[in-house]
Amino acid sequence: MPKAYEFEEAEQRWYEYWLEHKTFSAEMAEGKDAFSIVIPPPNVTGVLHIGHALNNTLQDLLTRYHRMKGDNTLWVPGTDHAGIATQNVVERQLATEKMTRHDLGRDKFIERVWQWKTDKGGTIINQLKRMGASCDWDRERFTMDEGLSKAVREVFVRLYDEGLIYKGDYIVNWCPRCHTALADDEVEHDPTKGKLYHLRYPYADGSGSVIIATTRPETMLGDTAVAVHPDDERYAGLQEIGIRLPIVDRVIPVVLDHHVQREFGTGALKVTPAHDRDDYEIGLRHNLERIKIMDDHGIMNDQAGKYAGMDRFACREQIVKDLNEMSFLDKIEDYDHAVGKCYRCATVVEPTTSKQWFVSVRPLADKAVAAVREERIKLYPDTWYNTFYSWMDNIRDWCISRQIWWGHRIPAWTCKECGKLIVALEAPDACLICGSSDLEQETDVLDTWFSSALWPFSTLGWPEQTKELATFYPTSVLITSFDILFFWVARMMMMGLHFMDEVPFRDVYLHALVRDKHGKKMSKSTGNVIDPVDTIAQYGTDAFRFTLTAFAAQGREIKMDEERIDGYRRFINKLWNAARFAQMHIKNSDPGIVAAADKPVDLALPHRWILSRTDATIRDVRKALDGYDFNLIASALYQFTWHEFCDWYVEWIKRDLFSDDETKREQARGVLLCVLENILKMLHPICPFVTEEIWSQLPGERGTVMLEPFPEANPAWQDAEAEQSMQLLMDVISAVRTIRSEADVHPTMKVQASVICADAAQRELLSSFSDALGSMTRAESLEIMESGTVPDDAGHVLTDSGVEVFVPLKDLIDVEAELDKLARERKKIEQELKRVQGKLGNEKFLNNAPAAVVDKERAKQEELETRLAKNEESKARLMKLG
RNA sequence: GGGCGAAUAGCUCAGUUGGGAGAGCAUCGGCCUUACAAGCCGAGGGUCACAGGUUCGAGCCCUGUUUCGCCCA
Repeated sequence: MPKAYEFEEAEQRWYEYWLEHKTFSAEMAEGKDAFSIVIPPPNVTGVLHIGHALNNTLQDLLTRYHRMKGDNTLWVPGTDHAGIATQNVVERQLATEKMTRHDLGRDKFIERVWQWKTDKGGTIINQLKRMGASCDWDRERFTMDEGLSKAVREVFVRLYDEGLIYKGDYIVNWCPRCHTALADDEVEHDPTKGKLYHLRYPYADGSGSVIIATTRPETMLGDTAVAVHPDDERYAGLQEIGIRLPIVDRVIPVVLDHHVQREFGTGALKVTPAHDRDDYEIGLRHNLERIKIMDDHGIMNDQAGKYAGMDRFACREQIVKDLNEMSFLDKIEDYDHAVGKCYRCATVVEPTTSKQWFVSVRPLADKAVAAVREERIKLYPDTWYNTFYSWMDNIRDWCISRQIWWGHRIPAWTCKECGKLIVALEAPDACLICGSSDLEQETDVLDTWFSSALWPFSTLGWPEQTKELATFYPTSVLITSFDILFFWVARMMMMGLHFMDEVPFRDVYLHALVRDKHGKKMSKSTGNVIDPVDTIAQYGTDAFRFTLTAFAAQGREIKMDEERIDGYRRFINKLWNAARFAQMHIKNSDPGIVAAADKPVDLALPHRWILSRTDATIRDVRKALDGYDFNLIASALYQFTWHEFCDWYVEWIKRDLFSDDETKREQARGVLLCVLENILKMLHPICPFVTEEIWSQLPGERGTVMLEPFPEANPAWQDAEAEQSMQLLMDVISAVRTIRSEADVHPTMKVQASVICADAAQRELLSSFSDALGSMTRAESLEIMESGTVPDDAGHVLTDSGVEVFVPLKDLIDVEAELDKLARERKKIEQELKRVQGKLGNEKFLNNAPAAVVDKERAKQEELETRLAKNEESKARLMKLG
């Protein structure tokens, strides 16, 4: 094996190996538990960012774990056609040729998008492969595929027939740049420093005026009423008079509406039903006229009179100026408020009325809420339940039509003869009513989320009743980012429950956004973006995946620090070298010695100890995996591999590996290999490449570690006695090392160590391991005493195990420093002792606390008293020296 | 304005029925000791945000306050 792990070559080689051997393919075997995940489909225009990297690492980790557990495992990959985003990309491409999509026409443009998809649409899929994703690539799907498109039409037609889809003239969020309607949750509300304009609206009879505050003064051109609260006495009687709208010079009514907040401004509200969501509702209640004052590009139209042709923001400035000149402007205040912006292009959204298609979500949402309440779907972390319910309770109908070309065109046709609307799976030949063949299809396409809402079953072949659907639906778990809980997760629940009559997934794990190390959102403009592709090139995929896993604690933000990635790269290097060491010693080994680990009672103490620790680690790792505690998986493996296996076990057994005693050699080789194998198997789901590479270098005929069974807890390895015994030995070793280090004894210098130990069994243990203790501490002798006095010039430690260790050091002791240390220690002991004595002197504690706790406190008191006495002894010794 | 969450070592974070405060990194000291200097050994470092309360006992439960983050209006 090379001295260092060269990840670049190995990663490529192993991915090719997996693909070639079809190791990612679901088997569809009978009688096995099914485990399935559908990927949150990235935009086909996407490039891998760190959020994708996290998301897919976690999915791959679970997928590989369940595959190793022997489950019938499927991870379905694919991409999303991303209507607006993709159309934008191709339009930009056209712009470089000085063309617009209108120059091409709809059909040619769509062809062009498909061409783009073929040429460039595979980028993110290839990047997922570099991440090591073990998706079943033969089942890759795209939301615009024929099969998925069929599912979309089927769902649309059925919902329409059930009366759950309707078309209507309603107020929607309109993006004047993307030129399309947006769903409520596609609008982001940014806190923005704006102005609050106080306008003076004169009474129609000239007897007075009312001040009205607004952030969008240009909408006054479309005002068709002023609203006040019915109980607001300030405006009693105004209803009979009416308002004369400035500039427009139109008399508009005053209406009484409970919606009006009396406390805001003057309590009088201008009502623009065609350009404000709340005003729209007021307009409905009072049957008000709706006047649209701008067009689809945000340009003022003929209804705006002399402002026609101006951009809405230019119009705002002009109108404020004009109102001021005409004395209709009372004042302007600075005002911080939330402005709705398009989540794709950040253009300020204009609420406006237009003919759109909607889904009545209430009945669907109720099913989703019930499924979550009944725990047929569980959310991790559980802090999301409240947010989920409150959003679902306030959910509004979902606007699903988009005025763009790229997407699933709405399967509805209008008869130009008789006006009949026909919704059908396929284009009808003739009108069902009048028989005319002059039919025109809707030009709108569906919201991209409409098709992705079907993803868990459409990717498995629905509406056909496929074997895949029967085997893998409902899927086991959905792993996604919390910010699309409502965009996507909730809608999958609705559609899955409605059309499959079954939840789309049993668990939902919502992970955090990855931020920079200071907790800021990564963005290109801030320049704090970590590019996964660069990261992989620099540190290797495994180190990157391990870092992401270690950071994925439930309910925590992820603050990514590049230094951590480097730290885990070192961890992988450490594992590599441990494996290299093992391989040097066991390449010629008899496979039979591996079986030694099956009969741990016959093994020497360090072997029994490491097997017991291995068993504990297996249990910890499995528990963490099953509970989605990803960070705990990583830390358990890190801690065990480095600090128990490498630091203690491997160091300890070196002497056995070099020993003349064949039994010792074989035990050491066998257990070393056995534990290393377990580490590799447990680590494989996080670090697939390096574990394969090492696995293939180990002795014996080896296939791929990814298809090895995942380690299972082994009660025969549990050995509390061995753990306790090893703890004593390790304590003594650490004590001697501490003494040496504090006295600056050069590592090559031999010392004489002594242990004072009252317990006979412990003394026996220590003496039987005196050789090992000597070599681990570089002590040329180890004296074990039942009792004794510590010499004045000795470095001294009282271990946690209760035994005393000392090393005579002549003039090497730094008296001052040691006294300092003793004083600090004494302070701590006294504090703790005071607390314990307080407890034990409290009758209520003695009466109420469990006996075990009381005993524990008593033992603690005894121990602390001993420590205090030893501390004083040490001090007295040092004083003599000083 | 409403809701949710966070506050623990210099930094990033664990701490899962309330019972002796932990890890990684960073810092300091010493080492090329036959896998690894990408390493080894050792050490220092905490008023668990603040103030109350419940309890024999609170980092953990309750109330309030402060600061920060997110979502919604």
